[in-house]
Amino acid sequence: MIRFEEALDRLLRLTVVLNDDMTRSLAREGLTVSRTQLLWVLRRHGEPLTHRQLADALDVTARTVTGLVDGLEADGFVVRRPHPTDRRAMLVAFTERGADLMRTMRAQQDHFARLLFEDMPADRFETFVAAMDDVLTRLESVGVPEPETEKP
Amino acid sequence: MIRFEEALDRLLRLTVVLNDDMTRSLAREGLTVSRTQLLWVLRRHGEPLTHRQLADALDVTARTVTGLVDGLEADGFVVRRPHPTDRRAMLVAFTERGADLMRTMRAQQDHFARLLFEDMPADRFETFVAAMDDVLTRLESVGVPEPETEKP
DNA sequence: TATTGTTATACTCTATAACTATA
DNA sequence: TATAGTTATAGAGTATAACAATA
Repeated sequence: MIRFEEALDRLLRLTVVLNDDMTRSLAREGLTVSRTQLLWVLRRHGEPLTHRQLADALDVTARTVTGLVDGLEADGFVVRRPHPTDRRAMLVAFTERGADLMRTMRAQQDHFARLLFEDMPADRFETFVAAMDDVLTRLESVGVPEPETEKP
Repeated sequence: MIRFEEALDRLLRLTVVLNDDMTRSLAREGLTVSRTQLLWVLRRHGEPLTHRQLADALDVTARTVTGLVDGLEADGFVVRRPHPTDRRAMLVAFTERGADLMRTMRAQQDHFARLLFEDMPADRFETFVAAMDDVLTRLESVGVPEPETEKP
């Protein structure tokens, strides 16, 4: 009988490995995790978005969004433009390069997912996914808040 | 049939949720994730350790270790003392408070693990753990380096 | 000459607070 | 008065590089 602490240990180890790998992969494209999360929000919610909408979706302050957009704009992934009706607000949208990057990342993620799971027996795979859902549900019911799903 | 990308999505979501929760929990004790990882290394490898050993285990530079130990020492979790034979080196060891913290954290983790898994059917739990091992193995065989297991 | 740890410097991410422009 | 976004400031974590002391 495998004990619960060992399962948690594996889960945390998986967390660390995946996070480190993501950080390294993104660094090769000149990106950070935080900046990439902003790009994902932009894709998920549909562009353009204001700084305020980005700050709410990312659960960070307006100041942080300013910094992230500064970096992404300097690297040519997004552009700022004035809001057509609210002259206080800024809209953020993809550049061509940013849109290309999103397509590339999507393809890479699909490839990575196949790499991880395609050799797993089908019944094990199904149970694994169901168990992850169990854990996510359990976490929520225990009061661990789930973020707004700003993932690939 | 659940598709691979959805499985990866769940895995990454789990990663984010667990990481955010850990960050919040540690913040309540006045700790950060990085400083806590140093404490885990100290427990795992056995104290005392030199800065160099800590840097290698954490895969960060010596400069970073200096900063982390500065913070942990200021908060009273560890102490620095001279190496008995190598007068260039510093040894880092737990204080009483640091050792207490480690014991408390271990208990909290056991409790958290039970909370997550104790209601899961036994066969699903076993399959889940086996599948995580599969994924970890797969990651390694694909060239994603696993860190030195500096986990709780 | 090589290693240990520090100081110096810089960049990213994050926060709070003060401020400007606009609603 | 309230909101959107900026600047100012600060702290954590990270890196590289220069340096001192010691091996």
